[in-house]
Amino acid sequence: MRMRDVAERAGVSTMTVSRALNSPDRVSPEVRRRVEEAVSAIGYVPNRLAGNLSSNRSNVAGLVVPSIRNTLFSDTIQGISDVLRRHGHHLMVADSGYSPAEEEALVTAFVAQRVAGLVLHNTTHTPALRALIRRSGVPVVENGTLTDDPLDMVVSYSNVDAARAMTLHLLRLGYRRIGLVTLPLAHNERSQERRRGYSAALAEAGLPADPRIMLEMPPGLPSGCEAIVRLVEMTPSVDAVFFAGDVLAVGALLECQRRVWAVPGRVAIASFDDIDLLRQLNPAITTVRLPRLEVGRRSAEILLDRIHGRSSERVRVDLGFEIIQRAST
Amino acid sequence: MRMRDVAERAGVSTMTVSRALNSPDRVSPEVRRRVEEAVSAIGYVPNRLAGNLSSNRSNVAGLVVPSIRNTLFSDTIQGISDVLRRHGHHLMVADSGYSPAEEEALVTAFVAQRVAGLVLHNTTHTPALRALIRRSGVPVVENGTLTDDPLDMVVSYSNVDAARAMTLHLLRLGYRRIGLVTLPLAHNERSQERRRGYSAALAEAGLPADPRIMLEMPPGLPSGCEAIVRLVEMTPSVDAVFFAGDVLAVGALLECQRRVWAVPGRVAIASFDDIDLLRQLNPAITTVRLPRLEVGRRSAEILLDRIHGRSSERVRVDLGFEIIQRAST
DNA sequence: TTGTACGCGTTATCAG
DNA sequence: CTGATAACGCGTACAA
Repeated sequence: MRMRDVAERAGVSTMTVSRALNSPDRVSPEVRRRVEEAVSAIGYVPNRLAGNLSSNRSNVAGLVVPSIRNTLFSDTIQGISDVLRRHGHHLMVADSGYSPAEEEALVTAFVAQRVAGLVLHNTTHTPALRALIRRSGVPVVENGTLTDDPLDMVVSYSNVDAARAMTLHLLRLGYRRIGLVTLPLAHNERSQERRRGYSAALAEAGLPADPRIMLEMPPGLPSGCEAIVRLVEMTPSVDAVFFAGDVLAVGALLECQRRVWAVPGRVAIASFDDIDLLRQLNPAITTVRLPRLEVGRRSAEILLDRIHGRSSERVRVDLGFEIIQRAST
Repeated sequence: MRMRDVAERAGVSTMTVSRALNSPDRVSPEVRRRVEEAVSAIGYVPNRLAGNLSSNRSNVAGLVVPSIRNTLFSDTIQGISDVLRRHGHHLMVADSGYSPAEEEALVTAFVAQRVAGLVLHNTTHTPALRALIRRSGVPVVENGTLTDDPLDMVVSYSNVDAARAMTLHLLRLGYRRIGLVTLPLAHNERSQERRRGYSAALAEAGLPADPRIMLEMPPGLPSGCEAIVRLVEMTPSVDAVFFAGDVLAVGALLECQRRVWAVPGRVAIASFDDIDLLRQLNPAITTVRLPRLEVGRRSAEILLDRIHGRSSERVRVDLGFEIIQRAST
């Protein structure tokens, strides 16, 4: 079923079919009707591969996230996907497993597919990746953090500011010995920046940053359980813990309930990223609300602006965050 | 940067470059070396669009899920994505919002991109979609449930059997008045089938299915809270509730804790799908473990088999399930 | 408003 | 083992 078959059935040239489909205004109503009739009669579905090759355009964007399984990225993916589809584009999704080398391989594959644009969650890249992006000229939006050295465009919030704000919030509430739990810092600039924000806040308050109460834990609920126990038992003076990633805070709270440690009486708990569950637990957990869906939407929007030549700036969008004070602190 | 540029630099024809890249064995070592040198010298990235058009093949598969945001699909997406990438393929993901009409539009778009294969989560489709699949001949794997009327191939578990097994399990434990909470039945054959399984188990036990204790609720934690309250307060004889979807059971358990209703003393709680959280709560929640990651992997594998012509059967894979008995029942 | 000729970048085919 | 030639299915540019 090629365009040619439609053309023959409608008694016109393929060029007219192409126009009837892509810019119906530029074709007479009569011809348009005949083409539409022929299309549905033979069930013609255009070949976008051929179209894209010929027009040297593409209606597909690529996305690389560190982990598809991680719930945190779902909202962003949804935001990107929604906006793209509203504009007739599609999304190819891939998973780097937090590896810059894998990211490079994936982006190379996307460039080979001649995607119209890229969204990358990570902001630390291999030199080869940076070179490839420069040579190929694909528009790129980075998402993970408001990096100082963007490849191109950035849409995010500041992990440093958010972690600093939460730490200052805890200090303002009167907590003095605040532990920090992050995901492993290697290959994860979000965790690194959150730690920087935490340290900055302590410094502003004239408090020392004590490495003994700064933990790195793998993602997952059990990590949160383990972390809170280690912190409270090894350093009993800890009066609050800031869990700057994943569902660690939930695990910690559940563990406190099991051990009948009062929250926030014995130890206060704060989290990062407002997942549904935090509001439902007892006590509800104080957290930083991040604009994840909006990050996805805006990323797609500025990507489309660039793709359609409506903009050529290297935009940098800071979508901010919000501290949500709840019963756990 | 076209293949032609590489060819000129290496002093060979484009055909030789193509072979050196796609089947290195079929060119002399010397030529292979020269081509590789030229490729990296000019930073050549092949154009798969052109390649796919010419060879009439594709290295992209399409996936349609009801909701990207819903965590439940993440494992499956990961499984598909992993296997595809190991074989040099990529995944385009789209979101139908539980709408058959939208699903039809998305599949049409995927067919327009000439994807090599499709994975669909839903198993109820519009007639137009079924016709399109038949005409285009794309291999399709359906995932959501072991449908009796598959488009092509199916990889799943039986929602009927799983719900029936859990209900029988509860009956065996001695519960006699078992409520059921599902997601809305419209456009969701999973929910419909789970209800069928529940009813079948009750019938086997000679118990009536009482519509007053069968609720449909929207997804989300708060739904679970509301459902358990409605069931227990309006029908006090209810001694167990089977939450056959989403995170409803978690919401219910948290609500019981708030109201100090003993679980399972006042009411037992069972869930569907073994999300991490269920094991961590207190009491841990009894549930059905579904092979979500494996569903994704196997789907990709049989799709690739078909794509590569290694198989032409209309495979039907039942990956089973497992009842996980915990403290909540 | 419609059609013709050509090219997009690659691979299949067949000849050498 | 290598190359010439002709597609693949559509859009661009220009002509009618």
